[in-house]
Amino acid sequence: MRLNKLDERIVHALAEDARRSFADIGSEVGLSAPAVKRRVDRLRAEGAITGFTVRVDPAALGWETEGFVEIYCRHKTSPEDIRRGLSRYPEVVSASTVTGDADALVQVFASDMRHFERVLEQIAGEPYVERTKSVLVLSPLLRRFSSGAPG
Amino acid sequence: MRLNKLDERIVHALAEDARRSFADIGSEVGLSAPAVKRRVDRLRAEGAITGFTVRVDPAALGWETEGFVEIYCRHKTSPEDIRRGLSRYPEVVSASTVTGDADALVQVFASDMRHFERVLEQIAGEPYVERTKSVLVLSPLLRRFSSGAPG
DNA sequence: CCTGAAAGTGCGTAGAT
DNA sequence: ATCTACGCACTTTCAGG
Repeated sequence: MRLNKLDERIVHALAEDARRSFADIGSEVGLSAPAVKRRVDRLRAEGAITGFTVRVDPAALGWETEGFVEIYCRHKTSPEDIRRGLSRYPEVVSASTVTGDADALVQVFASDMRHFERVLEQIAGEPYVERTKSVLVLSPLLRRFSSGAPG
Repeated sequence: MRLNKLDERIVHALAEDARRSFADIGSEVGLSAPAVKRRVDRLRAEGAITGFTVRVDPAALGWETEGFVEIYCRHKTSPEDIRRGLSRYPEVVSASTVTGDADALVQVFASDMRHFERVLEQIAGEPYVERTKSVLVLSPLLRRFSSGAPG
């Protein structure tokens, strides 16, 4: 699954504005509208593009408090166990297993500090969780990226 | 900047698939197509919706290596200084100032370990950076969210 | 290139303040 | 009485074949 320069430029254009017309993107990268469409279709079929979504201001949706939680797990906890456990929290927007002392790094959005604390306590109370360590986001500096699947 | 239930449902529908037609969304939430469009326009004008973007599989774009870098800054470094400095790296996809020992937490995507190491060294060499501490992502468990502005 | 569908716009109306 | 949001009808633009 390789992407050439043209594909990258198309993806880049869509990343900035997924509502731009194929013709518009085509005029930028030097292709006709149908040519762009065919490439986008191919990228979707290959899984390089997994969907289209909206960029949202968390505060406008009432998610005023953001933080990262490191999770230290008990022995014999599989990544799948962690994923299943965390997926039940709508406040968890991303999670990955990581190198280093902690087992997983989890990004959490909450409506306020009280809400964040409650989520943190719930996560810390999960059977597979030994302990947690968290930092709060003071101010977001950059957000550029969107990846993965909904759910 | 208030969002009612209807707005939330529209945003949720767009978050799952930003390419759905207004008529389609309208039939789900009980509005006509123009009514949905006007709400989306209003949400964009208010800044609740900051744009439309594409969901991408990092690996398909050649970003096989992901990591989080904690940055410890020299005194008298403003968040804006950090933002400006980091925005020059295409590999940096998100960055926030945080509580705790570190000053900022930065998410980095690189093509491979060599690339990641090079970026890490470059960031560590920035004048405002005292030292860094990084963890590598082993496997992504969840990705749900998209926010913020292109940059 | 051609057709159908969707976006976008003007207007009249109804309900809320 | 005014403001806001709706639906309908219409034109323009785009998607998809």
